Amino acid sequence: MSSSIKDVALHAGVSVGTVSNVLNHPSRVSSKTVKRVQKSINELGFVRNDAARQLRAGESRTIALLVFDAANPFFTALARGAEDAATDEGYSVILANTSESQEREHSYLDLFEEQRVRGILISPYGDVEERLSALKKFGIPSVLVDRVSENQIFSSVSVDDHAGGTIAANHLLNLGRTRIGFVGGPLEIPQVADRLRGAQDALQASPGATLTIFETSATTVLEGRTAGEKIREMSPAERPNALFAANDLVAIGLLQALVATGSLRVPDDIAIVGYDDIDFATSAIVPLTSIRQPSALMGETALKLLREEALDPSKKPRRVVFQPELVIRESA
Amino acid sequence: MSSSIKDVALHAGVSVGTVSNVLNHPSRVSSKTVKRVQKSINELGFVRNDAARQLRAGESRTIALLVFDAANPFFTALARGAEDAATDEGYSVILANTSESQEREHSYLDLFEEQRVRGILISPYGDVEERLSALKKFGIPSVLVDRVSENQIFSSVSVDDHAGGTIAANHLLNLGRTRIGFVGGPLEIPQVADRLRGAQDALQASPGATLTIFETSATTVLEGRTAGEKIREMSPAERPNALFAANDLVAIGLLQALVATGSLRVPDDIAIVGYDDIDFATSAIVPLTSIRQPSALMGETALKLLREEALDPSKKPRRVVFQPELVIRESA
DNA sequence: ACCTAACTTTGAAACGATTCAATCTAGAAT
DNA sequence: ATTCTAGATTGAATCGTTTCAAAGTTAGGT
Repeated sequence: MSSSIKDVALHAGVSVGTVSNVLNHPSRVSSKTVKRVQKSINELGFVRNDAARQLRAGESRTIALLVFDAANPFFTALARGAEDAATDEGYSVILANTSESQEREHSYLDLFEEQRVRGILISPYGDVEERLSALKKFGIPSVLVDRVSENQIFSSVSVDDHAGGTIAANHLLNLGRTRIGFVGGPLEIPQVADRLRGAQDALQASPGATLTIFETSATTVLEGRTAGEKIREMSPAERPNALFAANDLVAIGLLQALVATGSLRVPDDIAIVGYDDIDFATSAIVPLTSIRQPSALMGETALKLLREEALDPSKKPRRVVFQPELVIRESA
Repeated sequence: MSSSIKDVALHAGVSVGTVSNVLNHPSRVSSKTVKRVQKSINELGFVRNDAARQLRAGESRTIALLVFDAANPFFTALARGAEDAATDEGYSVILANTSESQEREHSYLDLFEEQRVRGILISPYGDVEERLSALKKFGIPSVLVDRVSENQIFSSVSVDDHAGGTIAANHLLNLGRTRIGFVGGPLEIPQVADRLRGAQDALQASPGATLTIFETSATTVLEGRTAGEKIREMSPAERPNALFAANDLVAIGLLQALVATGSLRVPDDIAIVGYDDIDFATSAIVPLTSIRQPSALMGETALKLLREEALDPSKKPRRVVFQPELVIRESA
């Protein structure tokens, strides 16, 4: 069915060692032999068995990217950046989707450990630092993306979510809004928590303003819509006149509930600020004011940090923090 | 660094064969021994080396999903369906993104071949049927998603794109539109070509109507916007009064160029129909009329077909074709 | 003609699991 | 007490590479 290096050696009339050298160190082999072996490889349709290679060589050429919501354009943009950088370095990236499930997160980490991947890029959902520490001892480095390492054990690439929250809240306050609502969740997700805290800190400075939290069970369009429906039904007096959404998906869900039904005007009745500035923000029913993160650049940077760590495991972890940026459109 | 099955055997005072049996056929081992071995496994932190396992056992537990645009929500929804089904069957899905590059498509196929994945789910970008045939001979089955096999060699899960095109065009014709534009490309992509042909066939039946093609180099938001800008500059007389976009991303780009600038009204001046009915269609600046495909179901079905094929390679390829569905919103 | 140094090539020993025929229990049946 | 049987355990062979010390080859210098 599939021919081995031995078959190639036989066919080309050389030893297996030579075939392996043609594959991995062509310079050690005379060009005449290289050519002959190449020919045999083609004629036999030989394809190197990566399992055997990895077993003996002990190192894999694939790195894993584990995110908790592959449907979020922010992550696909990030993945794209990482992939491009990986291709340049000769690595392949495989992507896995946790789907906001701790169980899946663990089982993918198990899989990657069994597969001895070269490294892991992870945007953690659950509490995995301990697990990742074990992996590191085991020889598999990881880099956190979109989240910093609590104990400074891992390199990370993130955006200053606290600053982002502050920027968003200040923008709403500057527009004269005082009853602000925060929509997103679960609040255990650090990205969400930090954005919220950033907003709360901004509110501190404005005595008259209040902040209400509308916690959702996930940061998805659907959850945003559900929250929006609840907000829509509130009495005008207690209803917020501005909303800060934990991400653009939630913001879009809010728009669907508030605007699409014609019940409220954005930004007149309620101003909305999103987060991530995904491609679709521009073309939302009301073009979305949002906080931009350099997603592709983050992916690229994460891959570079991972490579550094793979080359030298004793290297001190580095923490790269990008600054978010306010993009003003029509929703606020 | 990492302990092997031999270390475990030593630690537990049994033979390597027994440890392997504990791992793979616990029923063959007395429960007392199982317990003792498990304990050693935990104490040593043993993790099975998948490369070695795969080398000897000859079969992998991962299946690959290769799509040409992982940023397209249609594909992420499809991936989600496939993943869920895979998890149920005990497989893991790894996702790879071709990024509309034939070169990458080939290099990922090479990678999967070297890795001897259990099977491939692919939404092909370039012409890969020959390559896939070789893989099949090699023992790696594939199932085409969102595209049918030209020569019936592969199982496939697709949607009747021709019908979808016809439905879209008929809807526009029923609205009384006569100067219809088709926006999308490259036309070599079968999905695009079929949708176009479906529209053309619908036009045949309406003598007065014309169809103009605006070919793009990719089916992305950006390309849609570029096309939209061109259309915006056309004189009212020659400008189409209806557009059929190859997918929702393109349609959203069109909306950005036509509506967001305030120059034209949708659907009054130009009606727009998209394709895929992605989540964002509902919340577009003008909620998008679109052609819906059962994306998650498609992924799930594809995985099932793949499993059938993996179990019995001689099985006749099956072709599953879903019917698309018109979802009317405001853009047309 | 002989020595040396620089290339080439060889082939056996790993890598870490699974498999399976062979051996070893221990208890049941005679 | 002996035989039988089914279940438990062993350990060597194997999967397809890479690695590396050793052996073989070539050509240049004397």
